[in-house]
Amino acid sequence: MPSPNIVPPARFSAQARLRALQSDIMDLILDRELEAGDALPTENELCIALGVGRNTLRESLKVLQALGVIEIRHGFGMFVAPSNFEALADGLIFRARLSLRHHGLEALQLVDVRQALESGLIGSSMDLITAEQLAGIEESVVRMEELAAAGESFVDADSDFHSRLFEPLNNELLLNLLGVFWKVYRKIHTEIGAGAEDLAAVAALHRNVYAAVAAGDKARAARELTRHFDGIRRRISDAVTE
Amino acid sequence: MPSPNIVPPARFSAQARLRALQSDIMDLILDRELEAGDALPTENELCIALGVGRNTLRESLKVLQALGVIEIRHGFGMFVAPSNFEALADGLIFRARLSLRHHGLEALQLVDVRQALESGLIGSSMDLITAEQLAGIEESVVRMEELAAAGESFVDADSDFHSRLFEPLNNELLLNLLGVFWKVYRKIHTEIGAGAEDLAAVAALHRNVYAAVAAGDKARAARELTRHFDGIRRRISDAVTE
DNA sequence: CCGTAGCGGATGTCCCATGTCCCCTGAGCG
DNA sequence: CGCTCAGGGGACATGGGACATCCGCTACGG
Repeated sequence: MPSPNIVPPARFSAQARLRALQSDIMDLILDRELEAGDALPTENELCIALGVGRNTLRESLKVLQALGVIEIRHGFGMFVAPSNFEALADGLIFRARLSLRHHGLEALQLVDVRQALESGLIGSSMDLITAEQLAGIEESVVRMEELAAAGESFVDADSDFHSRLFEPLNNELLLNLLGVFWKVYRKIHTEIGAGAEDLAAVAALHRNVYAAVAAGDKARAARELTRHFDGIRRRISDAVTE
Repeated sequence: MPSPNIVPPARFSAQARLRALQSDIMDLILDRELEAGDALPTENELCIALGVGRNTLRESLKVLQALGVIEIRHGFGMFVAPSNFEALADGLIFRARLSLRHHGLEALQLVDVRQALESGLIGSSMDLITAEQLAGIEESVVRMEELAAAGESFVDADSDFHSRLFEPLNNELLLNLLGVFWKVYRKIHTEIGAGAEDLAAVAALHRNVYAAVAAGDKARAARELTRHFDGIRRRISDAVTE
């Protein structure tokens, strides 16, 4: 190597170096007090600033993009991204699909976690819910019932329902997490065959939840949610054991 | 180009292509029925199989590594990885640190989610807990008390405590998630200045939780956990508003 | 005044060369 | 016969360069 570069000595595992590089980039963002939406330096500037080659840098950059830390716009630049959990979803979907080949363990665990979150937080959410938000929830239920009557699947309406249920908490992290779980479940759902389910029954379960929320009965709401999840769990078990 | 390659026409956004490539790799793993620990084809083979250049492929590979889907061992090969949420932690840590510059909103949301999980699942965990596991929990408490008496911080013992609390559930996803939250909190903790906290008081809170668990009093255990989280929340708020 | 073609800059993709690391193997030794 | 360790070969890591592609901006022309 022509230049007396300082890289060679401190050689840890490659993985550690990559992580260190990612950390350096994140630290650089924090040091420069960049906010969501602000532009990062160009790739070349970062190469120089961090003392690594473009390929190496780009690998880290792509990871940060996947992690939802930065957003890369082809031909324009790189920016600090708003929250984004897409990547987590992809990882979990993979895990879940892998586990479905055996006993569906991870898929069931995911339902458990989701149940704990939803059943555990429905009470707090009900404390803060507004009439408007309540109306939005009922709208989702109505849409589900209409689609069920027409014999069509209603994944979007179902997703909306759960999002709106916890909108009052104003907790973006929670909504993101639930969104991820939802996305994973949706994928699993199509994988294990969606045909067998009873659309009308699912819609009815959701209406029960809505009724409990509207009545302000926290315990019942949590109970109805639990029943809903029991159904999901059973469907996964059936699909795996068959 | 000599070969009538099919790549050029279908040109979507770069981001979409990268995601598609990641999906292709994951599908390839699933198609070949690879299990955790199995080796993937070499980089060159994947280049050919997927029809992309090595750098492009490597960017996707690094993302999958960060997502915990694969494990890359320098000089040996690539393997399907066991569950791993390190990446998520890094992303969340970044978000949390970014938010601490403002109102610490994301950090507080994270505590809310963690509280919902722990308070919501402590009951189920207590249903399954064995005497052995209970002893392990007490051991963690004792260690915390000893360290507190010595005036030393006890992050590891604290982490152990919470892990063991939910070990009986045998839910790896949950333990991973809690581990992530813990890691983020730990980072935040050092960032907002750890000195101000009352070690003995924190240790005492943990002993209260243990006592409730040992007594089999689910409601009290959930209540004590909630008190613990209230303390964390207050500490974050104090650090931000100062 | 407005639409559009062209320009500059930034990212996307790819190849090649070389460095580095790890597992495996087999020769040598006790 | 079994163990140790040096070497080989395969695979990943890193860096640099070239070219393609895309985006936003601007200046030209109607």
